[in-house]
Amino acid sequence: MPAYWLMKSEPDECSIDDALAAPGQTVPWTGVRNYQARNFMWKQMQPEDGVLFYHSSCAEPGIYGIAQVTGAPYPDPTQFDVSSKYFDTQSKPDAPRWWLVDVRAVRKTIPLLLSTMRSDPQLEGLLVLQKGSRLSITPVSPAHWHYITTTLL
DNA sequence: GCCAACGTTGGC
DNA sequence: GCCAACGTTGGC
Repeated sequence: MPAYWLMKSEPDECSIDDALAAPGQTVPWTGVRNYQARNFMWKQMQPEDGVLFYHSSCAEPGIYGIAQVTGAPYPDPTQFDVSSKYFDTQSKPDAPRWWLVDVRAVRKTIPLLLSTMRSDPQLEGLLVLQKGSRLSITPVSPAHWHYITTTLL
């Protein structure tokens, strides 16, 4: 049984277009520095899990594409890179603190804006719609996934 | 730029 | 283990 996720990315850093243009249409999901989000990638994600590609911190936040998890989790290389803004002095190579998965962009979709999702009663309970939700990776129920991908996108 | 909500840190 | 202070996220 595949699981489904919503993953936020700042389009200035990596948009759905950037992901589609990457080699293999695949990008490493670097920079997650929240334990809950890390644990989803490290402990729960499986290859071929479905991903709603969400643009955050931009003019029109919302879902802009569909992607999927590829491969097994591995340590985020940016945590050991002193020149990276994600460098973590506390993390040691023999005990990495931050893990990630690779994400392959499948296709760009019509924008499904946050404002649109908020006004759709069928999406009640979607975690990204919760007040004050800041978590950059959230699980999506199969029912919500199917409704979003087959009816809204 | 503002600020509410949340996560983390560290003193006690 | 509590909780105040602080830093960050992210929509608006």
